[in-house]
Amino acid sequence: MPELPEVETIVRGLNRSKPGEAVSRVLVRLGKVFKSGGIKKKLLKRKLAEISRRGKFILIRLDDGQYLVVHLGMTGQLYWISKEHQVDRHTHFRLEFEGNDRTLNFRDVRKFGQVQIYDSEKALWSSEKMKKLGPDALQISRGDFGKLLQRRRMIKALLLDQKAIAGIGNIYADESLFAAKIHPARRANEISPAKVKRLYESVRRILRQAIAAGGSSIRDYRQSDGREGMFQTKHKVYGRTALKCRRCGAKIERLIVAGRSSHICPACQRLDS
DNA sequence: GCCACTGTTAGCAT
DNA sequence: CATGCTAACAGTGG
Repeated sequence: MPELPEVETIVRGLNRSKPGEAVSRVLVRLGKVFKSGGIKKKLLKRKLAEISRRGKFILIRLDDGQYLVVHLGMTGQLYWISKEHQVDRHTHFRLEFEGNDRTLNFRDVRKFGQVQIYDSEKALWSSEKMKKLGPDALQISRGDFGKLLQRRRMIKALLLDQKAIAGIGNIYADESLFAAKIHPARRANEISPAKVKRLYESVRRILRQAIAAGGSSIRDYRQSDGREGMFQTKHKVYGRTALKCRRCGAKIERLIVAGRSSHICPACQRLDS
């Protein structure tokens, strides 16, 4: 499940091996992933410029100022592969480049991903999608994070809300809450200032460590060069149901919070502390 | 073969 | 408005 660290890893990988040539061919196998029309014509003859990220959105700037925006959904993958490799039934989109063997592929088994194109940087930032998106989890200041936590929602729901703070998904919400010893169902406004500080630092530390490890490969996620990420081996609670807490030895439990499966150590993360 | 599960978002209820 | 819950999406895997 690509969250901020996985998306950041992909962006770095894509930038590292970007072809300098112009797009020579656009293969679209599944039109529904495209939220905007006329994509083929807009991409043809363009070169890829800087690739960046905001929350879980991948922003690919083209040499004429357009932006190709990709959201990977749950199972989306974006990677380079040789032309020799046939597209399989889950590959929805492929870009070929002039006289270059490598192609940029968008593959998405579950088809929840989205691809959109904007005519300019201005069009991108004034789009509904970007306007709705909260501050990036690695950019938000301590002060703004504290303000966010004055709301009375359950802390996990808040961390997962991309309008509130962008980039955190189920894995990193659970790992951050464990690190800060906070129960996911705890009301945000009832968390002590000391723990708010601890949570802010935990979110940043864990996202950074996960990026350094190339992300977490649970099922579909791969880096843009096809390798698995390694952060899943460092998880303290996510996917460790019934195993022993690495901090205190208690049994990790799985419960539903904010409609999502959540993993906690019942001893380290008490609802009333 | 049925159902749980996954992330996100929209829509509805409170 | 704020918040929470559910459905829907599509496919995999138990």
